[in-house]
Amino acid sequence: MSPRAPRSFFRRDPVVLARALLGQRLVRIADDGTRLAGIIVETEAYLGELDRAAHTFGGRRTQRNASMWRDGGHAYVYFTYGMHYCMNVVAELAEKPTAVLLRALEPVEGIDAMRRNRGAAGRPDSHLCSGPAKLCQALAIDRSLDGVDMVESEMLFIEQVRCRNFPKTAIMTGPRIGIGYAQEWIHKPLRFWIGGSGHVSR
DNA sequence: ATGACGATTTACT
DNA sequence: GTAAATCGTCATA
Repeated sequence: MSPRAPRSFFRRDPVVLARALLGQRLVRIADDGTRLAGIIVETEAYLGELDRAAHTFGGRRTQRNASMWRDGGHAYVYFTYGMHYCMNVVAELAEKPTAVLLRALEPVEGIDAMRRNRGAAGRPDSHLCSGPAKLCQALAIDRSLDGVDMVESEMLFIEQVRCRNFPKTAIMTGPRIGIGYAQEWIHKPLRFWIGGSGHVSR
């Protein structure tokens, strides 16, 4: 049983956290007790008030994005496109609204339940969590988990994998997806993934 | 009160 | 590659 990531793991620069989260295990205990888990293989960093792509750009603070303003280690789950949820891991300290979007997982526990949650009978594992909304659907993550403190929660947390089985050189970078409105921030290399994973998005 | 818009996914041409 | 699905959220009034 791996140790849970402590507060200090999350209270870091979002770019550092985005890279550190690769290879770690996201765990969701479903309402019926089923353990759903996957290794994080793709992330994006959102840099807060200066970042045009971030929900907190310009210091925007609303009911929707309130969780981004909380202490590192909280979950920020939002609803978009009228039908999808996406999940972020909040970085740094309270009142510093930066976060890391989880874009893809390699499923490792509760795969049958994930396939059921996704309505993806007969489809390969690589289709279950290969996108930010797909992984939320697979792990039954919705707005009821917005604002959860992952350092304390029994429903949603990160287990630290001590020996990540990929070299640092395997971390690839590229522009973030779906932020065409973000002007000069569009091309910044703030997306990170494990090269050759087979479980990344697209 | 209203209108425009998504940090997406899926199916179809 | 293009388009539809679908509605909470937020800025404007």
